[in-house]
Amino acid sequence: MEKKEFKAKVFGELAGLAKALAHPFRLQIIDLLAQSSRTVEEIAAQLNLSMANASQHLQILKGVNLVHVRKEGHYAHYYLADAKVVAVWQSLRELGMERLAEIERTLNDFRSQKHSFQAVTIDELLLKMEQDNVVILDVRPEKEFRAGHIPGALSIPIDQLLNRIAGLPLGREVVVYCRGPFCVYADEAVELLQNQGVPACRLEEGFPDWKSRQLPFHAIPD
Amino acid sequence: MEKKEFKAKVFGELAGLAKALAHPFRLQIIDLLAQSSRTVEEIAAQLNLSMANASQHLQILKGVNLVHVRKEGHYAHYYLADAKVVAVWQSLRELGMERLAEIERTLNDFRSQKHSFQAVTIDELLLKMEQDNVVILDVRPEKEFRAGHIPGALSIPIDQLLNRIAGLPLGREVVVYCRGPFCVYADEAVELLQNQGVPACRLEEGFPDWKSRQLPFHAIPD
DNA sequence: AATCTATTCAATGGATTCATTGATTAATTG
DNA sequence: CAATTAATCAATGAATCCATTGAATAGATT
Repeated sequence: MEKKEFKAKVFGELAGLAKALAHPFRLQIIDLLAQSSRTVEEIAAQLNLSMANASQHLQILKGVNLVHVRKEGHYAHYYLADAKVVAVWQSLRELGMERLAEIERTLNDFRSQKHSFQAVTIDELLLKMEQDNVVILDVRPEKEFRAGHIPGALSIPIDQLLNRIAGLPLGREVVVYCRGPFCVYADEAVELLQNQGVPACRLEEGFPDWKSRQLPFHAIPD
Repeated sequence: MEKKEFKAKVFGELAGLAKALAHPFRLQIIDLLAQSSRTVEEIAAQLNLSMANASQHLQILKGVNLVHVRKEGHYAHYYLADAKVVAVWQSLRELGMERLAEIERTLNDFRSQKHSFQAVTIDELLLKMEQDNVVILDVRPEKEFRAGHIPGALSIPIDQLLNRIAGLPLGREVVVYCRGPFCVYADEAVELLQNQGVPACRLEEGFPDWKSRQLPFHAIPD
């Protein structure tokens, strides 16, 4: 094989991979699948897409082996092919947060509006956990909590939080987490808790970040 | 700001970043700039592009802040904006090598043709270095060696190797490295050395990988 | 068998990306 | 100041990407 042909082939394949990532909806799909598997219908609903459109984007991701399908009944459950997919998504995210001023600005605007500017990092949370003076709150949907969560975390999906706020243990600081830095659940939860007089802050990252750092996690099988 | 608007903005920006990576030439440019800065002309020559085309691709990378320019005389020296750019490129590369069978096949085909199938990883090289029974050979162009290299490595650019082979220290195994897993210099060097009766193998990764693992390195200022 | 439902397929036009070409800019040299 | 050189700009058509639409498939239910 020719040297030139070799390079063209390898870099061409990798560019194809990058192309599969190069669409807002497909990045959102990856962000969702990093939590737990989902049907086409669920994805379409979450992202406000038509089924056909969601299906097409999933085909593209499948075409470069980033996701797999498991067919059950007449549902197609899509899931990420590999933890490395999350790794790429994370490093792209970090690069973006560092290099694109626009992202940081948008993030700050949104957070200040939700009154949850001060976020805690995973490292800071780990310290607090050692001292055992923190309540960890997972506000993602139950299915995602069951698929994996921070050990000891309480599961209260965001849409039940207002009703179940009384059940929270008192006297300890509350740290809320959700899907990741671009997920708004935690921000909404912090806003709600603070309005009710409960001191709270959000975790900067989300569960997939916890998991990919090889920290221990719990999962609840069906 | 609306929740939907927020997501659209953030994921849109990140998709734009991915789009900038989604072209074979632009990935090659990043791979090159990970070694050392370069002028437009040098990049165009390396990749066999017209100046105008090379310039356009660089504009795209500059547009999303992945590269910066330093103008000197009438040369424009382009360089990577940040070590995180290399990190994304590396994780994309790894994902590709794991998920795209086509890449692994191409790699194996090429290497077996060059008789350099057995490659050594950085971890393995570190072990050999501890035991001090290895000659490390950097076959990249001198400028890249000066910009940074593995401590103790010998610099013999690939096009001088045949003439200078006699000057190599005897009795120790030779490990050759170059720009990265998709760079062919090391393969060509191994083929050449083996043909001359010198036992040699290549380092799987390249210098940027060594550097981004926070291992110590030497640089020679101008 | 007929119906229903989740998903995929196929075709369509509008938008974007790409390489090429030739012109233009801006710094350096004669 | 004219000429040279590295780089960028602007315009062009070809190719590709994308969302929408309506039809097709295939598993489950009646």
